Amino acid sequence: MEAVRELIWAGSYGATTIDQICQKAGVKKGSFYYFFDSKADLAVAAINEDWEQRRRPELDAIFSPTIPPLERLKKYCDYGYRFQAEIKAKFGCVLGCPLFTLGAEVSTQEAPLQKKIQEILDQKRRYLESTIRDAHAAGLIHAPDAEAKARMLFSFYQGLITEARIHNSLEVFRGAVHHTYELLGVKQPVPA
Amino acid sequence: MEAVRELIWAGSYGATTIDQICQKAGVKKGSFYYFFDSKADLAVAAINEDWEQRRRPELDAIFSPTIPPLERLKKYCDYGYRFQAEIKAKFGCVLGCPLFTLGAEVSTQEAPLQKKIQEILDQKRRYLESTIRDAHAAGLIHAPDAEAKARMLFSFYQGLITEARIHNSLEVFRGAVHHTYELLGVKQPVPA
DNA sequence: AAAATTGTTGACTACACGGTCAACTTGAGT
DNA sequence: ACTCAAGTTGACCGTGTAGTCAACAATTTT
Repeated sequence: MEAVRELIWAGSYGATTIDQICQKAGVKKGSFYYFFDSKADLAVAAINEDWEQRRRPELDAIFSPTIPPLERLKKYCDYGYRFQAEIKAKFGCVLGCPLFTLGAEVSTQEAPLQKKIQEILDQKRRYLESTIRDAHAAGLIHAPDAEAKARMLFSFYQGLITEARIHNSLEVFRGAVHHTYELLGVKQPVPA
Repeated sequence: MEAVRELIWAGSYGATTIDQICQKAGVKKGSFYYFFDSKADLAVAAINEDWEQRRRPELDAIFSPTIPPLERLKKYCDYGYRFQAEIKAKFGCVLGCPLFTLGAEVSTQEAPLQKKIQEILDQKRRYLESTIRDAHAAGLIHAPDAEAKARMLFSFYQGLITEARIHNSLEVFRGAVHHTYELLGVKQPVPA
């Protein structure tokens, strides 16, 4: 699963072959087919595992309701930058959001995989939504429609991070926090 | 070229084979290799042709300096929606921005193709940049740093349109204009 | 310790893919 | 009518890929 994640992420879904996956995982193809029906089947399992066991706990910590809303967003931006910087150090390339890139690639194929991706992306968006709702309640921003604002911010983030991948550059993260506050119309100049 | 564009767009770059391209184009493989060295070579030529002969003239018209800045953005949003709606009618799927999706997929491979994509995307961003500059000059918005604002808006658009592809839905375009004005902090309620 | 379950393997098939090439066709210039 | 360049073609090759399977090994159950 680690193998397939890295291969798909560093390259692409379509360009990743089962032979490559097996070689990287140090496993023979027979074993592969003992556990999975297809590449798509494995991909679903792999992204699900990564989400449940790694990303979700991390995001739960970042978006803890015990933290002031605007600070959550700052932490999230920092996390995003750190994450991509680590990847760049490891792979030599900025790889962006695995789910988003993969989702865009397979949107017209592999329906079950696509559905899983949509599910997880929807969950990620909910972190933003409740943060915005809290910020609105606290009078930090004016956002009566938290869902719409969250969709807006989420689209912006995904666009931003995908551009980081396309341009292989971490530069775009500069000012992410600032742009977030600008997009949300934060009333006070800047907190933390 | 038409064939390769549709295949890559409707599916993905990696999943598109030279055999498929030839079959769709009604041409034998020998002929393909007479004109192009590889799939990447053809892809570069195809997206370049599409840009120069179709998209650029369209965008030049939409972003004509003779049109008031905020109206340009509205026209652009309308154009984007119409474009995607036509595609959905034709292919049954929302396919998003070909360049952005493709750029994200091949970012770690096919350097020449990647470079061409970056080039065209940069040019597209410039339409927004000069529009924002004009809007600022006209006192319609406050945007002393037009380039940064343009990057922000561009990321938002690309994220939005890619989500349309991932969710196979035109819904996300609802309120695109409104969100654009919101993001830019348009002073007047709404013009045209 | 025997049996049953779970997992692993290498060898195999069938086929699709990228890529090549010599022979052939077309069309424009003379 | 002839020439020559531009373009087309089907047949072909080697390789990589998805997928299968019977035999073997490891682990757990009884």
